[in-house]
Amino acid sequence: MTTELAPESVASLTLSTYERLRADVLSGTWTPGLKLGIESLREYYGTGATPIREALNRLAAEGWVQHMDQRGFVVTPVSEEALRELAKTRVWVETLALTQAMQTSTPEWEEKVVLALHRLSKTPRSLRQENYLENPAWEKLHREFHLALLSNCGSRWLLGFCEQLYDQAYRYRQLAMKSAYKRRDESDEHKQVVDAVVAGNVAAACAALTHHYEKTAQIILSIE
Amino acid sequence: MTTELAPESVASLTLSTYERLRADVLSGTWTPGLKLGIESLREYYGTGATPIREALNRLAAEGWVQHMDQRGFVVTPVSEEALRELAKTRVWVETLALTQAMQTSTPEWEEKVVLALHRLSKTPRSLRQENYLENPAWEKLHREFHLALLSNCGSRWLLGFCEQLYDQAYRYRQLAMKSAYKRRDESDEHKQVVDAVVAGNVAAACAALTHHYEKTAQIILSIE
DNA sequence: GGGCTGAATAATATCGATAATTTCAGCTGT
DNA sequence: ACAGCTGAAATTATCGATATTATTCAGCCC
Repeated sequence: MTTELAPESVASLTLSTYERLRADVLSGTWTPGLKLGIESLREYYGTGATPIREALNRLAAEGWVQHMDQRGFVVTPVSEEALRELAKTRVWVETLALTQAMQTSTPEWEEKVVLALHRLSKTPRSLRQENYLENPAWEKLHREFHLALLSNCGSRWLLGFCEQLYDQAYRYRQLAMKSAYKRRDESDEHKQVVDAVVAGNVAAACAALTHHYEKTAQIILSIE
Repeated sequence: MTTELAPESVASLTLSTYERLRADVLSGTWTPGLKLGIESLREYYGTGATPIREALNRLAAEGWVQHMDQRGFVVTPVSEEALRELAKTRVWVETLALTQAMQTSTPEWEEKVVLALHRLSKTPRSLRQENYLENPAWEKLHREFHLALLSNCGSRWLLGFCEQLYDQAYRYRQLAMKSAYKRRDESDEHKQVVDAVVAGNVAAACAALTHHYEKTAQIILSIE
């Protein structure tokens, strides 16, 4: 009998390499525009070239890195312009998803959302009081809250798009955090969305969500 | 001096394999649910395992195939349920894109759309009169028409989503064509969209587009 | 006879090495 | 001095072979 290990350990190297590489791009460890040479990555992650290449190909399809044919991979660059476009798209697409979710609202979904907000509000944003130190638990719950809000939209495609956009925006947030941490109370903004959802007021819910995203983008833009 | 070949020939094997594999999934050559064994693909496309694996990883990220960890790849299955969800999502997302495109309408864009429709209407749907035989030129122009319509939406993300959805829907169309070809006059539906666009009537344009997609889905569903 | 065990088998996943391509520094001729 | 050429050096793309992991199936036990 072989010892049963955690799922991560038994997963293929390609998968775990993909996950690590993705996390490193999202967190800003690999800075935008950086050339990702196969050889250096191979050494850094301690694998052969195959898992690295496969991971890079998946990440390229998802937009995290760019593949210059015959010329290797680079981390997708960021720009003010790109952030503005991203924020705008998020408002459009997530507003759409939220509207649909509310139109087919169920008690189960409403409870799920309220619960997700509750859990989020019980968790500190930063691990430190003085300076900002990312709290992985908060990040996880924050992502879950936003996706729970849209989970009832009735389309896996649409939900997938929202997920992509969320993660892209997360990268911008991370990059911004590296230069400055602005104290901000997001909990109130989250609450306003949920209140509108519970009240069944679609317009108010969308407006609150829009406000939330536009403020986020505005803060990030103000740093640079 | 080495002979200069066409761009396709100089592209990396990974890229050309990706393109061929993708085309074969879209066209239904590889039927939904089919197990894509590395060894057989390697033989079929005449390459090593690396290009095949990299192509499959990209296709997996785009949703064309599914990757069962340690258990290979299969062509993403289709279902009535999935088609309904796809059609619904298309209506939502493309309606959104069209609305945005019309709100920032420019003469250049309008001309582009009119031109795309004109070219499409000059091209026969089928290469044969008696029975249906796909006309690649029509398919190309049809795709270009639909994307031209949305190209002015102001978000590369949103446009990319529409592209994904279009191609997914194309696969369903192809699969349906394999069993039956229903004669249909789409040109009138296309014209109605463009007329509304030119008139600046957002609601009418969205309604016409919605009708176009719903009819398509309905026809495909009626075949199965 | 049904269900389990555990080799044999068949895949997949991964590696190390090779082939092909790009890059870049140094040279050459004007 | 400088554009263009040339040939190493570095890097990417690809292959063939090996290690790992699932799957199958015959033989065994209850």
